[in-house]
Amino acid sequence: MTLSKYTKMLTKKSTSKTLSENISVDCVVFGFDGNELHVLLIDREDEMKNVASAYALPGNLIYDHEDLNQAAERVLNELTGLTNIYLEQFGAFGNPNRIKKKEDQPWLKAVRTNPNARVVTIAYYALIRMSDFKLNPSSFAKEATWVPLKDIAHLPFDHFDILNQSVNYLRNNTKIRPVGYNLLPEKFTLNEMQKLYEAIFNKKIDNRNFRRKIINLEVLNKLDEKQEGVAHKPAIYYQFNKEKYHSYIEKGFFKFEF
Amino acid sequence: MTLSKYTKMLTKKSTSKTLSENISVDCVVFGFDGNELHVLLIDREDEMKNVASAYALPGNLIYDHEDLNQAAERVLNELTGLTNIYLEQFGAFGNPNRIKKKEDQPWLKAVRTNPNARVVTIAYYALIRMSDFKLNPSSFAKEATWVPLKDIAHLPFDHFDILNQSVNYLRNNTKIRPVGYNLLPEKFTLNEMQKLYEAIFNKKIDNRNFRRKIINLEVLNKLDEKQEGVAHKPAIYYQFNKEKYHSYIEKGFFKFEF
DNA sequence: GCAAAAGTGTTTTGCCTACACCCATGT
DNA sequence: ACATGGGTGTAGGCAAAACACTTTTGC
Repeated sequence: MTLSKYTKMLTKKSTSKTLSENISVDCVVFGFDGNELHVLLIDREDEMKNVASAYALPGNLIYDHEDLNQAAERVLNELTGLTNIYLEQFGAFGNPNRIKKKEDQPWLKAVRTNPNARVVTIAYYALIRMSDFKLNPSSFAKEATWVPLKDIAHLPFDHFDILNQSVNYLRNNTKIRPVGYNLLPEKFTLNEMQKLYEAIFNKKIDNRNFRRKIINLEVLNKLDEKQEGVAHKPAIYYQFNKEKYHSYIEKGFFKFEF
Repeated sequence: MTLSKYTKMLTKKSTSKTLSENISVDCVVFGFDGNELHVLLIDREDEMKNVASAYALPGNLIYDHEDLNQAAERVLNELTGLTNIYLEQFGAFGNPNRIKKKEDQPWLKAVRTNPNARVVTIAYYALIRMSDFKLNPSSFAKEATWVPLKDIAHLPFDHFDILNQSVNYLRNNTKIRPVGYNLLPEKFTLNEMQKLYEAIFNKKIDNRNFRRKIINLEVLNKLDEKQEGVAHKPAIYYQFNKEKYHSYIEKGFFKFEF
């Protein structure tokens, strides 16, 4: 895809509306493959030969009329084809030099009508099932790709900062709220859930303690269904109890109360 | 103070620099008087007769060149005279209708060169000693006033939302990090600290348990100093242990770990 | 029957909670 | 000596952490 096609794509949906020059959204989309956290990045290799940070977080300017959350959803959709993603805002990044690095200029000049404008970006993160993205390989599939979190060492602009803060945010969030509703399949085993937690914290967890802890939260419903066709004792499937899940999402399950 | 004076005040420090049309900062400044949380609000009564929400959070547009944190500090300083305040970002508010309410238009028209521009605001909060503000009654003292948190029922724009989210944020933050470094005097008694926590959570706390808990965190240094001239057993003064305090600020003291 | 992953229980330790009285000072 | 707020200890329950073996299935 050429740059002009890219630019056109970004504006196609709302030709009558004007882009804000100064406000963008960036999305950190985490996926889980059963083993490892991945992040959905835009692949700009065609245009950015020999640049360490050819991959970038999906993000772009918002429209003047649109809500930030909507903008994040729209931009993510336009760049990756994803729809109906629950995005959560975790910060605003506004260093006046955040898009002034020399190496980032060619891209900006190609993509922005005013490449020198100062842009504050509102950062969002989402957790999705990687399969949701893989199973819908659109024309975007060439542009957006999953990259294992641990393999990401450079990103353009301040995207590496944003990524690191998102990981931090995700970890802190996971300590006080259940996680996985958007990341695990609808039915999943406790061990799959444990692997997710191990991936988020990058750390082995004792399976007896993990199970007890999760079960005691009463946030899962045990199903009458087992794995089939596995060459070992089949695991029982669970799913989230929506009410409990949402009440924990709101209130958290802090222990340090007074 | 007239509106034009107000407008001038807001721009006096950087006449050569241009205001962003679309990005503002708003600050929720909490103060503690030993009993109750207060919030520092701008008093617009002179200009806003008969309007329920004459008081507003201190906030304004940022300059194109300036960092968000700097902008928050500057705006707060210009509107209240406060300096050297530690501000923490807690969210961005970008509903496209957030400043479209009819009752808010007169003020916007008076204060903004482009009152119809869409503005996303980055919200900050700070905790300060109320005495720091009281003891420096500048010309601002008439404009900015402390209002007890519980007495605030309406605010213009989306400021009431912002305020509520800041309270939420403050409470959640207090559960996982020490609070008070910027809110309590340098030396303080455990009971003063307890009253602060009671104010934040709006709830009585058992003093034996509170003391044990705080002491066990090892975030305080006991001083060799007592209250003097009080008609009861003098309390021992404590101060924050900076290293421990900052390490907790970074890491938090979660109990729900794996 | 064996490989592979699922699932289960106990003990120890520390923290949270609830609760009531004595202490040091000024007047 | 009394009023005022400061300061302390203990017992019971619950959750966290550490730790190893048995179960069920496919092949």
